[in-house]
Amino acid sequence: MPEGHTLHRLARQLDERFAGRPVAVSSPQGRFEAGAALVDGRRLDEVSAYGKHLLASFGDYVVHVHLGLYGQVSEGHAPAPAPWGALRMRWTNEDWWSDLRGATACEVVTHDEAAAIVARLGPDPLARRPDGARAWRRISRSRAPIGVLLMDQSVIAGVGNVYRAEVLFRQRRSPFDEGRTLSEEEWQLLWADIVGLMRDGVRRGWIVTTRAEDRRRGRVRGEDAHYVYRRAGLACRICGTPVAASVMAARNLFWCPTCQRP
DNA sequence: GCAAAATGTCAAG
DNA sequence: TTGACCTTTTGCA
Repeated sequence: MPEGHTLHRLARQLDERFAGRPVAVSSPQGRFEAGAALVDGRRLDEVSAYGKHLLASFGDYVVHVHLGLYGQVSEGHAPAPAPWGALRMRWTNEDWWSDLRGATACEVVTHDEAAAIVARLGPDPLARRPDGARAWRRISRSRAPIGVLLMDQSVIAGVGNVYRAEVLFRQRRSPFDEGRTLSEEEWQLLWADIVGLMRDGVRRGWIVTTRAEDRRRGRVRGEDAHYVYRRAGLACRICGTPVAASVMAARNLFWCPTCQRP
């Protein structure tokens, strides 16, 4: 499900399967009918991801997709199954099919508009050469809580609610600490952890944030993927304190009040 | 059978 | 800060 790792993985897969030849594009649900007609049958140049945005270029047109909270892609070998549910966009070629549902954004834009979307975003931890220094310039000057800054896509592009909660726990950092209270060294550790976790997320296709070391010590079981995310009221895996929850930046926030003291 | 929740964002007030 | 929106899945009757 959709944080930055999902989009990068998806972009890579769509690019491998569809780029370089014509794609049949349709919108069985009808909501993307006009857009689909613009690109249907055109050759797909490439698919790329920036933060949580997906951009697929068909000549002068770019299909821009943002999965939002519930957007989902299903895919497989041709032939495509009969459409079901609210199928916003379907791609097919001789070998593959790919279905998009529930996206917040699925639209045809120009290359200029696509560039403007990317320009609004902060550095992407999943970029080939991640630019943590650019995010640091914002964070080191900000009085906003680090739990808010991590979710701000103009500060860092691609981090979502799971990575926010988990990376702050891993760094023993309170979500309520102001950005400017972090030292540069603490920031570098935090950023490196984000980059590492998200790359791992792309590889696996899902988010695992628990450390191998904690597995060995029996603090987490093999299948436990998270330290605090969605564990409100349960014992912290490290210290046993009940995991706290509240809302920050309009999303549920989870943290351990003992391990992550302000 | 229906309500609630879900890894997100934007606009209105 | 709140509500609206997109859709599917899960949990409780």
